Amino acid sequence: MADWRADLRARGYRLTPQRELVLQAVQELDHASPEEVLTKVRQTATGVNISTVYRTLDLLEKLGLVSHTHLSHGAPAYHAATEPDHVHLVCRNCESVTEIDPSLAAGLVEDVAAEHGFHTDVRHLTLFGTCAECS
Amino acid sequence: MADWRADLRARGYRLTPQRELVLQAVQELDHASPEEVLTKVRQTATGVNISTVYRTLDLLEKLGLVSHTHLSHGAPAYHAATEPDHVHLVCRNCESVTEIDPSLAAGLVEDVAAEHGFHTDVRHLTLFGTCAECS
DNA sequence: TTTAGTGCAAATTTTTTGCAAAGTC
DNA sequence: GACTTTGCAAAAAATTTGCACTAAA
Repeated sequence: MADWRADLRARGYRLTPQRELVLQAVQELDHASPEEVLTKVRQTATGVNISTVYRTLDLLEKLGLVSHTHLSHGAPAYHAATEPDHVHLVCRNCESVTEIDPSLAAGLVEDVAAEHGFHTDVRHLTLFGTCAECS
Repeated sequence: MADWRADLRARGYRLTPQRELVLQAVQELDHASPEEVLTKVRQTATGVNISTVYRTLDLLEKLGLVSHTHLSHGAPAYHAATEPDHVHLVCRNCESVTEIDPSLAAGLVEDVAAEHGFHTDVRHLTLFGTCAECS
């Protein structure tokens, strides 16, 4: 949570109600598409525009306050950086999404760093497959 | 490669030139978006339509002949099931895509299976992060 | 001949952009 | 007051759909 507002200003951006609203919505929703964020925001405030949501999500991501993954076909899913990191398991059969501890991926992340010099962002890691119920 | 044509018919589908062309294009292109598949197909045949490409890719995926991942923001990337399995490393900075050996992920895949009963499709596994050059 | 598949054009859905007005610092 | 940011409406992508026509079996 630190002081993102100060960081925002320090980088020459301005603190607007829209930005606070969008960030708050992402934090409350967990795995929300831009459209869902808009809906959430509009429960509190009126007149916020979809293009502002897109622009704000981009900005918040640049600031490291939110990140996104592709969980389903199509719409990206945003989540707040304040949540504990986790890896996603997406079942392609029943569409369920499970969050698991990222430590399971530690070995892979290390190997990839060692062998390919690649730095993995674990928050974007999603495994597609079949869940226990659908096997 | 087996005999997908026979399998196709056995399931009540028909073998059309478009289907052969789309499959061939995916096999030759490696990581192609529907739009790119269309372009490739049109180098050989004329008049194939984009909606046919979409419908065919869906069908081929259902048959297990191709699969898709989201490598970049936006368009899905299709590849043929005949290629060797591999995991993707996508650099969010320079947009480069590297293919690595899936054995690196074996540990993770096993752990996830053991602890969560989840069967991972390694072909859809993509790691986002920063590549060696961009670190 | 029967039924699936294709082309085409229009409709959707999702995201981006230009620009004047409004808001932040 | 200077310079960002927003809202709005229109543009651009990316997909999907309805339907008459064509073609595979």
